[in-house]
Amino acid sequence: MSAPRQIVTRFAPSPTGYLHIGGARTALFNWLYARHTGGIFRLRIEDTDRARSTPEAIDAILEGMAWLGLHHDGEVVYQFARAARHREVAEELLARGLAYRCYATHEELEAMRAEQKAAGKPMRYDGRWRDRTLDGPVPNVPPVVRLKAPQTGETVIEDAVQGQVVFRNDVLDDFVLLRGDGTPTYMLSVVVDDFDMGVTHIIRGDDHLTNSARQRQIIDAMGWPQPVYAHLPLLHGEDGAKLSKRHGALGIHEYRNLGYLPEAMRNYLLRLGWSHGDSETISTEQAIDWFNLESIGRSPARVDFKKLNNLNGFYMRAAADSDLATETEALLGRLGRPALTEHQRAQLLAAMPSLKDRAKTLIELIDNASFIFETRPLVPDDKAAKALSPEARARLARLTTALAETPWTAGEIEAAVRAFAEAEGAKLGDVAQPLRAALTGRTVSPPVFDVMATLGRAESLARIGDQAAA
RNA sequence: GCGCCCUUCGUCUAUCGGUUAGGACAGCAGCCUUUCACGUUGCAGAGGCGGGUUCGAUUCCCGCAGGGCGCGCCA
Repeated sequence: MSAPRQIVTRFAPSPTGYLHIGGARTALFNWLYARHTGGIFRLRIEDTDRARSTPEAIDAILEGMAWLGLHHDGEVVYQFARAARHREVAEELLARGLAYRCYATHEELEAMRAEQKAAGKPMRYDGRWRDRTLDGPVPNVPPVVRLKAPQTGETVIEDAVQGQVVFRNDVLDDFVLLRGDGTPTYMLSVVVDDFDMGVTHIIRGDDHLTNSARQRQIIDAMGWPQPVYAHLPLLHGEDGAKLSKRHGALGIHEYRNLGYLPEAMRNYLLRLGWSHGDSETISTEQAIDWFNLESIGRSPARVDFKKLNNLNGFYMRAAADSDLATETEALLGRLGRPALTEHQRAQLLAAMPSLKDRAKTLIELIDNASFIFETRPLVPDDKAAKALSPEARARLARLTTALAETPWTAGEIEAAVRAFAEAEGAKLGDVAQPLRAALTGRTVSPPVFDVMATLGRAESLARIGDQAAA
């Protein structure tokens, strides 16, 4: 038995766009596995595509991960900065005869593929420079370096999710390691970086499964140890089609502004492709405790906002009032809404118990808390206006008098209103609905007596007065 | 075209050959109730198709169909 190695996982996004939900899930799984095993979780930015990589995208990824609470260990590795080392490995392969220079031009290669396609043959590099030694003049083409890949036999990937996946070597071609300008390709860079970073487990999207075979060939050529692979099925949009901007491919930071809590996102993402019996609400602590590679599913999953909403509502209800109030205020700020006054901040906190019960997102909570943010005179919406019939307005006027001596707590107010309704020979609802309409301008709100307690005596009576008929 | 992967309620999933195929979200109905929500009770809802293997297949094997991914001097 070999000595137990510390497990090292990594998340390696390319900064050509924001961090989307699929990438976030991949990051989560890597993070969870590292935490579960007491290992290390590293972050590597694969910025070797100079044309498409942007600093904005790097920031978006870093911020997204920070928001989700997926903290990486050690320094962030920027792949482009390691190009010299990647080149060094290619040179070594070249020196050992495990790679070779190919002088084929783009045009030549394109023609080759077109021919193969027309002939119904698999499209792959035909190895035309594999055994050719350069005698005579050097073609005026900056050569690429290709791996001299095995042409017979099989390359086998033992995948922790997909099981054993076998590729016949004759379907894999001699792919490029170094471009004509001497820069390394992704295939080379990944392998070298993973080795140098000591990565033991590669958890990534399914779309890399075939790449694994090529990467394994490089690793074998270098005589390095093979990492454990775990390829996650891809995520699809709500309609089952590929994720696109229209559904679900939002940047992870947008979920933040949509009012979702990171713990809810983590729980939701975790259940997309991983399960633990019938467990649905899984705290991050439990997730770390339970997470394993064996329970990752093999079939693709769709994102479902309804379920995310449900989970988010659960975590909101479970959250501390003060934390939620802080988050709400921060979101208000990000939305460009006016800053809260001390008074409003206190009201928001006081109303939080009843507010958080009836919202699935912070955005919804803000909407439900509008009675705190709005100023008199309130403009009732259509339904509220309907509830404020002439009879109701007259009743509100009488209620004002009845409340004159009432101590201003939710309980006392409720008792007084109930007594008033009874005296009026009315049902409580007949009094409460117009009251709600007058206080909030809506027909739906937290319990009216809570609203009144939050608003305070003066403001409550003033709002009622605004709608009451003499 | 070639290769690889996948296939249980609308959605996410459980099931390690024998279950009335379970749970969750969503939906519908009831209860609770000052509205909404929460909570709670109930209803409806699934093994793609065809062959095998087996006393017995959702589960194992093969084929087909459907879906996905890959096949760049992108990552």
